Amino acid sequence: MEEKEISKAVIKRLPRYYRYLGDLLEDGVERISSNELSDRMQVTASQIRQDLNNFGGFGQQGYGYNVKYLYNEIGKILGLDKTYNMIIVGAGNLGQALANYVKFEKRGFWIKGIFDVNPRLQGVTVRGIAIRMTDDLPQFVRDNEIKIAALTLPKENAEQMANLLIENGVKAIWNFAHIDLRLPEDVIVENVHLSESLMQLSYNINRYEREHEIKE
Amino acid sequence: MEEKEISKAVIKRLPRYYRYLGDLLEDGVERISSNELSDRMQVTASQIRQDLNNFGGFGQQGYGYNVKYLYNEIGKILGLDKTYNMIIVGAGNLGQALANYVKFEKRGFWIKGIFDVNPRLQGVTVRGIAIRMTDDLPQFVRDNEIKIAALTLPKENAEQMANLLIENGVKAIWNFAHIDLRLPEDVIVENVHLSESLMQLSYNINRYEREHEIKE
DNA sequence: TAGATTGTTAATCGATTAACAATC
DNA sequence: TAGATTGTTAATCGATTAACAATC
Repeated sequence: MEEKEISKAVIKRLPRYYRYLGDLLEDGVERISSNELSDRMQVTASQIRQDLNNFGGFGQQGYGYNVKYLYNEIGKILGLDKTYNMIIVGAGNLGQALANYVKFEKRGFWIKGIFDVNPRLQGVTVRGIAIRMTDDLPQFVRDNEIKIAALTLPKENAEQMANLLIENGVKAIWNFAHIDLRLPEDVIVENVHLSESLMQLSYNINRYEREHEIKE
Repeated sequence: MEEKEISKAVIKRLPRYYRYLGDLLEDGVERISSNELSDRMQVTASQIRQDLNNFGGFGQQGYGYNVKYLYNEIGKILGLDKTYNMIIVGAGNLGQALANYVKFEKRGFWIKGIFDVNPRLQGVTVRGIAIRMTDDLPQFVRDNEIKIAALTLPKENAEQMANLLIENGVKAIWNFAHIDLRLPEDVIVENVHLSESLMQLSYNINRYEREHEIKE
C-alpha cells in the first residue's frame, strides 16, 4: 500500500494543533468545530479540515470534533504515545538548558545522558544526570538504546559526531549546530538554528522601518 | 513608492545564504555562480537567482556573484549592519543559555540586561551581566533604548510581559514561550517553539517506521 | 568575439481556500 | 426532520522551476 506523502507544511502545523487542543482540554472544552478552532488559531477552517483529513476523518458532521479524541489522535500521529531515549551531546549552556527542560519527559522524551569533551565537566550533574565524557558515547548509546541525540556542540564537530552516533544506533538528530548535516538518507534531522531565527527577526524590524520611511 | 512584498519563504532562506556565503568567504572563495551555490546548498540555481533578485541585481552575467559583496548586501538586507540593544526576560536555563551565547554580539545584538521575578537570582551574574528584578524593567528599557526582548519565561506571563515591554519602547519580541502572542500589529514577533520542533522530529521517526512496516 | 551566467518571463507544480454534497 | 458541520472536490492563489534573451 502506498501512503500518500504528507507535506512538510502540514507536519509543521500539527504540533500547533496539538498545543491548542491541549489548552482546550485543560479548559474543559469537550467539542469544537473547525470554525471555532479557526477563530482561535487564526487559520482558515478549510485548512484545518484539509490538514486533519490527511490522516483520517476525526470529526462528525453536524457535531464537530471531540477535543479529547482529536488531541489523542494527533498525539499518536506525532508519536507522542511512545517513549524515546535521548542524549544531549555538548554540555554547554544550551545543552544544559535542554537537559533541565522537564517537559520533554512529559512527552515521552527521556534524557538518559549528557556528554562533553571538556574534562572539567566530568561528574558535574545536571538535574541528577552526570555529565560524561564523549569517549564513553558509543558504548552508552548501544547499552541504553538511545534513539535521539540533541547536538549542542560547535559546528566543526557536529557531522563527525552525528555519524558516530548513527553507527551506534541513533535514528534521529536534533541539530542545534550551525551547519547542515549531510547524513545517510534514513536518518531524521531536525534543525534549530537560533541565530537564523534572530536574523529573521532583525530583517522584519528593518523591513518595517524601511516601509515606514518610504511613506514619509 | 510601493515596495513589493517579499514572501516569508524567501526571508527564511536569507540567513542560510548568509551562512553559506560567510563560510565561502572564510575559505577565501572570491566569486560563485548560482549553479555552484546550488550544488552546495541543495537548492535550485533558479531559486537562488529569483530570491536574490527580489532585492536587486547583485550578480554579473558571465561572472556570477562576488562572494564578499553578496555577503555584505545580504547582511544589510537582514539588518546586520546595525546594532540593537536587547534584553532577556526570564533567567532560567534557557535565558541564561542565550545570555551566554557570545555570537549574537558579533551580529550586532547587544545583551544589556537579564531579568527575572525570582529574588534568589538577584545579583547573580551571567557573563558579567547582573540579573535584575522585573520591577526595574520599564525604567531600564527606556533608559537603555532596548529594542528587542527575548522572552524565556512561562507562557502564563508572556503576553502581559510583552505588552509591558512594548509600552516602554520594545519593537520586537523573540518568543520562546509556548504561546502565540496577540500583540499590536506593528510589533515584530519571532517564535522559537522548541517542543514543537521536537514533535516534528518525533513525527518523522514514526513516519519512517510506519512506511517501513507497510512495505514488509 | 565566444562563452558563461545572470535577470526575468513563462510554465509548472503544490498548497490554500472556496464551495457544496454527504451525513450526523 | 432541520440545522450544523464535516469530508472532499474544484477553483484559486502563490511559490518553484524551466527557459532563454540580455549582457558581461
